[in-house]
Amino acid sequence: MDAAERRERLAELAPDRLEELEADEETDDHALPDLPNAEDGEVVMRAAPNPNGPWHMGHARMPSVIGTYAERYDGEFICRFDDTDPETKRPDLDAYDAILEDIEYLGFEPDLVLKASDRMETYYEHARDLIDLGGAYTCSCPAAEFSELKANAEACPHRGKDVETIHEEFAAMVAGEYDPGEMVLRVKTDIEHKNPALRDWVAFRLIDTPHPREEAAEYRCWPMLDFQSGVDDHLTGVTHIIRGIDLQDSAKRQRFVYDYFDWEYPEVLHWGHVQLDEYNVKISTSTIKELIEAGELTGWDDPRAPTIRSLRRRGIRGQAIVDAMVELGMSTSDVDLAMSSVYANNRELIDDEANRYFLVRDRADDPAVELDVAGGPDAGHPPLHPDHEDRGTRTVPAGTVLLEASDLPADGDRVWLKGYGCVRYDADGETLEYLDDDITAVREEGVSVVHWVPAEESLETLLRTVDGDVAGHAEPAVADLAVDEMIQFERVGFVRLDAFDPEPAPSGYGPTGEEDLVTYYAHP
RNA sequence: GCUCCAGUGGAGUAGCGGCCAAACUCACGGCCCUCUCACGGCCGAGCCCCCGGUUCGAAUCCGGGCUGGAGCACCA
Repeated sequence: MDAAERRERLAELAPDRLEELEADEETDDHALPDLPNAEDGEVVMRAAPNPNGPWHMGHARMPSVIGTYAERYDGEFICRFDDTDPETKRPDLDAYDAILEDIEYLGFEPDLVLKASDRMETYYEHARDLIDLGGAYTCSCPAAEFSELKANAEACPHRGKDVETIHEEFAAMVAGEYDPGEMVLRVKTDIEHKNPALRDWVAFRLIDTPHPREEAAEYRCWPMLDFQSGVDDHLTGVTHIIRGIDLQDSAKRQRFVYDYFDWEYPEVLHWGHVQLDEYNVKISTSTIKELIEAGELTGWDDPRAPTIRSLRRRGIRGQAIVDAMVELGMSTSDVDLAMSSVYANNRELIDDEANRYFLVRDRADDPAVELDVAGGPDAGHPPLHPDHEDRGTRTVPAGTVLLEASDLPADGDRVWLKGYGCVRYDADGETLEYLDDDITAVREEGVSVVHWVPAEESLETLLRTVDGDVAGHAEPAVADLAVDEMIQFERVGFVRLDAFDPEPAPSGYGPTGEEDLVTYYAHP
């Protein structure tokens, strides 16, 4: 019995049970597993980006999954910028808005946006409370010395200080009276904890470099992520935390603080890193930033960059990215994301609306060749979309035309110019002799169908791809289209129209200023 | 070294004791459709890390390996 037969049989025997089964199948259709202890309307989650640059593809996973969960549970999505290190993870002032734009493009809107650097007094207050509870102490051990003590599960001499002294020293830290490295505030955990990563970790340290945000430029005593984020998660009512495996120990560290305050720790899920195929560039904000500064990439939206902005400029919809991210699920191991699945998602979204046009590419190893068409009509009229005849046709003037060299048949053989008719190639005369428009040549005689453009009226077009720029000639009808439109260049792929009569690129990579059109290649 | 976590076809996910000689999406190969190498349809190849144990029965439970990842920062 196969599945269909079984179902039929079950419908006869126990229709109720069948309904149940089908209902299960529908509710189980979520790509993401249910959140533990989640109730509708009660879920609060946050994305906590470090604003050090626009987002790369890996970052898309957090808002995609959180946004999807927030929608599923009718919950809340907080975006909190964890910008508490003005020095080694120095925030980029443009990145705050850039990240919010990237989230919007993915199709989500945070219910609340916070900046940790606005909340310093809150952290100080909680530090003082923690000191009162005996949960923190000021420590002037040099980092290396403490590290050694910690490795041996030995307390440092500062651990037993009285609360008064700790308050005084912490106040002096806040006032900036120490130099960086001179004094820190540690959370008193368990100096003999079997996991050395959890022993008396640093909650506040001193940084002389002013924060780039004017509002926060005067602060010198900065909280570490585990303290800041732990306090904020509780204060903002976060119920479910999702974070990377690099922060596996964070929850365990933060629990010590939560225990002192008698707070309940949120549910935590971890996941691995996302790696992308298809790109030569390493996926990290700092690497991309360096490549841009070195001129290897022209910007965050360079088609060769694995960034959200780059995919956006290529005409890939946020939804296609979100779907791919959600399909990755919640596993804790590292995952490879195949760009082809993003492309497949996007193709499904745009195929129906994208009209078809011709582009003859002109590459070094496959140049455009110019040929006269002898005889035949003045123009071809291929449809705008094969599935939508009602959209009509475009007009592609014949006469002298361009073909991609690899599309030429052998001398004396036939080829079908799509939307025009059958021609015979004469290599000596560099001509295509028009025969007829009898489609049986294609259907029954194996004549191949190729795309072509007129040599004169076509648009000089730059096609920008992940693998570099390609020159080409787009058929005249493309001139009537608008920037931002998605079209398919037949037998080439889907592209986004980026600009007509582009300015020359200052870097030398990109448009020269001679082109009529720049397009960005999305995918096949 | 110490401490955590994970291992299902090429990629991702599902299955969590018998319905699994394992399902779905993408990729790949072939065929059909087609005036596109798009869309659509059909077919195909290919997977339970290893070894023990529990059990009538294990991809599923237990133990031990192996492999991979992460933390042990005054980074996030």
